[in-house]
Amino acid sequence: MIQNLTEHDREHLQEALVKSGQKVTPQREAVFTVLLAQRDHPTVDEVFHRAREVMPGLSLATVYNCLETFVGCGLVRQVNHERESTRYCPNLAPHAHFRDKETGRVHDIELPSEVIKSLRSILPPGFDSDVIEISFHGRSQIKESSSN
Amino acid sequence: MIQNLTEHDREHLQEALVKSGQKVTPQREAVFTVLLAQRDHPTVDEVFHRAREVMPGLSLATVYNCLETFVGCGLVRQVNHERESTRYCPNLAPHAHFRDKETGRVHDIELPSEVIKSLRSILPPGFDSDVIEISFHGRSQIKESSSN
DNA sequence: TTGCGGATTAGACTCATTCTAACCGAATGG
DNA sequence: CCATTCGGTTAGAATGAGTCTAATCCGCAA
Repeated sequence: MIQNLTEHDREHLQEALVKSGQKVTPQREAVFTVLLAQRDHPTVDEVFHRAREVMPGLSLATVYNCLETFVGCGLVRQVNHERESTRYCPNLAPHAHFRDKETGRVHDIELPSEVIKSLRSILPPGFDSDVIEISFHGRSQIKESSSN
Repeated sequence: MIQNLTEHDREHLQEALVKSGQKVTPQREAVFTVLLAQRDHPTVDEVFHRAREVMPGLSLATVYNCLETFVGCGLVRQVNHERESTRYCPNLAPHAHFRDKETGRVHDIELPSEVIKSLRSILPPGFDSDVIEISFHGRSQIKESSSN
């Protein structure tokens, strides 16, 4: 279930927020806790329902706000697949995503730096990219949901 | 402007449609023509307005239908960036997309097969992918719109 | 204690996309 | 020939993720 943040995670949250001039609030802690508790790339709606169990008054708008804030200060990444609802991912290491056709589940795929380099090298001169998104789409036999 | 399809392109359209049990219609020809005339990854709405100039009665729903049909029979690709409206691309060669932060314009980036191979190789056993999407996000000095 | 500013909230709104139900027109077959 | 069928087209309604708005809340500083 949803336990509290570890001291370490709480500091991580606090540092990132303060560094970009924002406050730690109970709502932000709750949302961040939900993200760390189950690393299954939840949608906003899923985060909303999970966080509500622990903070019943929480509103959907606030969940949108919190997640946007976290993206803004680099705490989490957005994951988009086709036009489905946006999912959120607290894994900060560079990685690709694999979306299972059958279950809809999203898995993180480690991305070695030499692969990133070879990708960057295919850009013709005049192109300068700071974000590269890579997503695979297919089938997998892996069924575990990679909770924390 | 929008000229007619070449004999070659018309055959390409006809073959793909017939092969998947569907008909060539004036609307489909118009939409396909628009896609080939200006390869700037238009949105549905842009396709709609361009096609209307040549076929005023055309409806938006039909444009959606045509594009979906084309995707289904492998004539065009969908391009999604974040949650912006879907764009369409008649370039069938494997390629990545580069989205210019400033202009919003999308450029095709050639994708050498060894890069594809190295990407496929980072998938752990148990993962089998048929589609890989790669998109860069950044700035470019290239201003031409790569029309046909 | 008052006032300020950021955060939160409910609900209205937007807008891309999908759905629905009616209609059209070419091909089929009686 | 005419009726039927069936894929395609159409306008407009419905959906739903996400955004906006205006009111309220709350901690802190004057």
